Amino acid sequence: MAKNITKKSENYSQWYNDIVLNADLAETSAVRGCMVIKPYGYAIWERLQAELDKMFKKTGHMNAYFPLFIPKSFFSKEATHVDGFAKECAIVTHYRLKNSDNGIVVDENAKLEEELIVRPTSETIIWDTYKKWIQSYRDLPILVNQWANVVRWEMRTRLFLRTAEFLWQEGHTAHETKKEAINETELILDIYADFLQKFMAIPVIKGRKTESERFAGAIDTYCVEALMQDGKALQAGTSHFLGQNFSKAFDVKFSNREGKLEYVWSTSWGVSTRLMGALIMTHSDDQGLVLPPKLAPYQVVIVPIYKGKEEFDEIDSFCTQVLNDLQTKGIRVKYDNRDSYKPGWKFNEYEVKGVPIRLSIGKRDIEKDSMEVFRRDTFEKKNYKREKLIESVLFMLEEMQTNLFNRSNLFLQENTFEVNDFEEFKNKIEKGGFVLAHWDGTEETEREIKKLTKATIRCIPFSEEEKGKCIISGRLSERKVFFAKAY
RNA sequence: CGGGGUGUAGCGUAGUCCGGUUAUCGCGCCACGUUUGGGACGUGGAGGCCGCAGGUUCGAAUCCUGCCACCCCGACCA
Repeated sequence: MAKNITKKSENYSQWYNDIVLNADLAETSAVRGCMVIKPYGYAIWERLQAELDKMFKKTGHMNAYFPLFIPKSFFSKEATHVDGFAKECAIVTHYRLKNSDNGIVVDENAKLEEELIVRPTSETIIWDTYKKWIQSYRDLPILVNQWANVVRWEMRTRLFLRTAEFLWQEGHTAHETKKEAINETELILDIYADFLQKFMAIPVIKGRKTESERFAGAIDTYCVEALMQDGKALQAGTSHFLGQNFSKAFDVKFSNREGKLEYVWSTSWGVSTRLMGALIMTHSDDQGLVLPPKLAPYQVVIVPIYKGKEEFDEIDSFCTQVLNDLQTKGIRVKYDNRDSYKPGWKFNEYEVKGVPIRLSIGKRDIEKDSMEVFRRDTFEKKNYKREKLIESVLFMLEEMQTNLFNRSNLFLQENTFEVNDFEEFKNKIEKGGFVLAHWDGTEETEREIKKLTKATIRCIPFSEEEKGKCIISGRLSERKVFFAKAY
């Protein structure tokens, strides 16, 4: 079984690549650092998208679309923001090609007067636009999200986890007051945490980023962090309180209720195709991908087992009825009636692709009016009577969703450690997982710890203050923070 | 962007040091037949600018130079 997948214990990153390729999620493309997301992988992304989109809309957000290109001058208006992204921008300088003796070349006569930056994120173009939309407090809040692609010219890429081009959603909101903007930042963080836990079955820790890990241009960055099976942390989503940084940079003022001009308060927030990486590395095993039922493009696959055409016809009509019954209940089902592959081959195929439940139906089953039900997360096989099927499948899907969350939550708990001295800290970090420890709040200490252990501060939890001594400097610390080696 | 490694059919590879018939093998693919309850078997067949561009040589997958891509390890990042 799973003959093309490297064992997780042998080589974790090879295992990850093998899953992505064998489950048919994505592949590398002819363009350096960019991936092709294949139909099955994209179907999972669409599930993610659909659920998140619902959650955004339920909280009053609407989708819009802003341009891919950003004039270079816009980009340089917010100083910290430029610094953060300058090193990884793709730049459009010309708009025409021509034929020459060396084949097709850039037409030097078609140089753009102002270069265009391929968006690494859209704050600048959006704030330039919001300037036109906002005059009064009556125009606020603006609660906009966009689903888009962005480009960050990464040197070292990995499918889904870090690619030069990636898909994401970016929310950009404008508010009357600081309080309201902070509330929005928190609301979104809660949505992200909820989504990850309830739909993706990925437990997360919530917190604030330190200054050095903060988004370029933000006052405060909140994040949800997840723990992968190799003990490394992965930032799964971020929500930024931008204060008045962008409204000042783009001169976006509004008349407040007292008739005075004031700069707008804002937020931005996003999750990306990186979530696909989180999904894979949280649940999958040596047999392949494991999908939580709520995100599986197919929750159930039906595999017919037969000898010869006659037997097939009989089984086919039984399977089709089962298919219809399940679909009527809103279950996503695939009936694989291809004759070109044998049942064993199909079993393997759907295990690698992480389909939660497999039904196999043959002559024996029809005679007993039952079928074999296989569960991907536990590898359990059971026989169910047909009249019990729908009920059982619905129950099993629920149970799997819960089981996957509980399993990864247990892993998170078992790999989160509290330590009080640096020796123990090094020890735990070396083994992987989150380590809660006192930190004096300075950037020097943070850098020092990173240099010595490769661990970074993943987040400062929202917990109550609990004074103590920094594990490395011995200076006063207000609370323990989460450290980990990270993706 | 630094250090290391690898590019041979769709995929995985032998051959490369030490140049010399028609480039090896497995999987996959196509046709036909037998099969079908955990990755079927037989017979026949198709498929290669040996990563790309130059060079050395009577002769290059093999030697030299440059470039490109991918993988691993660092710095940077969602």
